[in-house]
Amino acid sequence: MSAATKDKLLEGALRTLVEQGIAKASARTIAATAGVGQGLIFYHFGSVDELLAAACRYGAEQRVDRYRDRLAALGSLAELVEFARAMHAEEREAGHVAMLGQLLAAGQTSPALAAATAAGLGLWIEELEEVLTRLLAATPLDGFADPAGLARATAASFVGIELYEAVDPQGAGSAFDALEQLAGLAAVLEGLGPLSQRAVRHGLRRGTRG
Amino acid sequence: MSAATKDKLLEGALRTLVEQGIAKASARTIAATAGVGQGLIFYHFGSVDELLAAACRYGAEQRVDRYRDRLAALGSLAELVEFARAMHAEEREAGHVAMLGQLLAAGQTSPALAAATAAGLGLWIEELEEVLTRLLAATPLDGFADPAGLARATAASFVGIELYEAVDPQGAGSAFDALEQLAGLAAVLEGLGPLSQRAVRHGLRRGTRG
DNA sequence: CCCCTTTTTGAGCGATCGCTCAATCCGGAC
DNA sequence: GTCCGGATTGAGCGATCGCTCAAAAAGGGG
Repeated sequence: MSAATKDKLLEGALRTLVEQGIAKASARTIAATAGVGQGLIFYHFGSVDELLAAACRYGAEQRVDRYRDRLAALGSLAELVEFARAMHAEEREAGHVAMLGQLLAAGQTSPALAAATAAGLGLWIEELEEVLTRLLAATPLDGFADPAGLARATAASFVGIELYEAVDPQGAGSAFDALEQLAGLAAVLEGLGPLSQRAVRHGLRRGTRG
Repeated sequence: MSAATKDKLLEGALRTLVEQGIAKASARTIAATAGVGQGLIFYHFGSVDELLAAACRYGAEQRVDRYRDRLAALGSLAELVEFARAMHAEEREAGHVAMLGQLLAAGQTSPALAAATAAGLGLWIEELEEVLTRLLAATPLDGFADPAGLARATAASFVGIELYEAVDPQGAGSAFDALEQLAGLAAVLEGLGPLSQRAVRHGLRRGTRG
């Protein structure tokens, strides 16, 4: 029964975090949500923090798995923008990124939680970064921008803004706006073709003075 | 003595948040840090949450004020990138953005805190957005990218990544990488000059298929 | 000096927290 | 059926939480 009980606790912890927030994610609440005695949390996970950290990892993998196939199938930045809109909507509904935002705070006082939160956010970034790097490599960015650097910055931007929007839905910008600008840029550079190569080198020689 | 005591409490709350984290920001701890009795928190602010929210606003204004003059004096995107590096380093040391990251979580269960956190983050974004819009307006971006949209997305990216890095200092990217890419792009477009106008329109007609 | 208001204190209330532990349950080996 | 060891339960401990409140202190006008 051990494995099944662990799963019950993970599901219960995840549901509690997403639906009621970390402030209500006490041993008693989680155990009640999972439908087991609270003592089991300490028997199986040692502490509430450890359970929350495990639930964080469990949840992040679960969410990213939902998208892995779709991400791999993307063939252009334009498709990525479209996909990002859908993912944004789905995640807002699922509330998982908001949950990570909450754990972000709690992690400041719990090493285990901090590590798990960073790992959870890292999963998202890695996945997006991989796709972005692949797609950017196919566009003529070379010469003025490093595709890998641009991909990393964009992926981190996306996750960062998702975090921000978890607090303020009416916030200053939306994550896929950044992706959209990137896609627009890519389209332009593709249109420029070989011209861009010379112009880029010219521009770079002039430095970044303006 | 009322005003002076309120200031003591605000400073004490801010110091407690930055140095010890929100988990330790209890009425007793804050009062001890401020050097007053804990009852004063409820006498002057009504509740701990209200005090924390006020301290959040107070801290955000204090930090942004530090940069306002320097931001207004910026004349190019390249200078902005340089400035962003400095601000990034200063803020990491001050720990204020990290503090906002912590409040982000607590805000999920306290409307007052949520509003104050959003307002605090909003201050940063507004300030950066204003400067970016001004600087981008001076570059030949027109035709393929909306300067205001690009500014908003970039400002939000910056703050979002700062938040993310508050959790994971070894994280996936740094905030000013995004700004640097933007500055590089601006330099290129400036170098292209009038050429870019035609090429851009050509690129846009082709859509975002690649 | 007294008197009244505003400000300040800290003990204490009820609630909740993470966690322990003695007791109980239960499935499988014999 | 007997027994045993892992799995499970929930009462309870000590600590901390936000907050209240009676009492003390401080300040200022008469």
